[in-house]
Amino acid sequence: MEFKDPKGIFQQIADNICDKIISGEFPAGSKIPSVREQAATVGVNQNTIMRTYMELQRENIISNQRGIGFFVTDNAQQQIINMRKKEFFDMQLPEFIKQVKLLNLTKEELKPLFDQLNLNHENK
Amino acid sequence: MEFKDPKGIFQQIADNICDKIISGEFPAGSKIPSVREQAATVGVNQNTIMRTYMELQRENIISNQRGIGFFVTDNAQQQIINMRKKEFFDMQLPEFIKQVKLLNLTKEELKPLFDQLNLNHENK
DNA sequence: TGCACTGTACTAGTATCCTATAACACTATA
DNA sequence: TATAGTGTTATAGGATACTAGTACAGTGCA
Repeated sequence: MEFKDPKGIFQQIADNICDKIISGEFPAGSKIPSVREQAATVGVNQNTIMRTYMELQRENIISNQRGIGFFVTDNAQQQIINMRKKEFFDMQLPEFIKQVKLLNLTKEELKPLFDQLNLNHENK
Repeated sequence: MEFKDPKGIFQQIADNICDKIISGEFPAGSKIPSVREQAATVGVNQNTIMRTYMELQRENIISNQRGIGFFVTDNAQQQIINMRKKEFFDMQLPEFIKQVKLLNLTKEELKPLFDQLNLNHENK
């Protein structure tokens, strides 16, 4: 049996930052909170934030300038969306469908889902 | 910031067993694999399986008879479905919707989802 | 009774993640 | 130049999950 390696804290923090990049809270080129500041905000050790930032840097989502700070790269948004989409279609969607089938959910129960998916943007 | 506590191996094994109970592979009253057997099958330590079984017992999904084995309880299926539904509507569904919105997915991209949800059972 | 299966319990050890703390190096600015 | 902010690195320690190995106890059956 294969096990999913659980998401560590540093990954959850990375996800949180990526959310803010996608949503526009951290635009391309902007400076994200410093290691110390982020550590204090999140309530976590500096090393943990450092690891988070290193990982995001490895994924070309942020870049750093020593002594200045970390900055959102130009293609960060697209980069994140690509990664997220891959994970969504490879993992989350199949898992979601599996759950719906196993639980034998009715259309009635899934109404909130359909409502949310249809109303919000004008999809082509 | 609050963190999700990651799912340990023993929980993933529990989920796996619950899947088999819901799907009918382990019917009510049937004996599930012994601690040693399951450990060998899954490739994991006996203690880890023991912890899994203890947890499932605590949730009234299996019961044990010392020296004989662990058995699926009569209301195990319903019990699991209730727990899963709660988690689904509280956690998974909101997370799923959040992802779809963040990624700004089109109806086209979500087609496999709708296909899967509509075709399979005659929902009232 | 003896054997083979079962659950149960315990101790030690390992690996990993995260914390606590400190020190050093770089950059901008007054 | 001095200072305050920044990234960077390192060491030691705690907590937890899982492993390895062993031993004991209950049950069913030949």
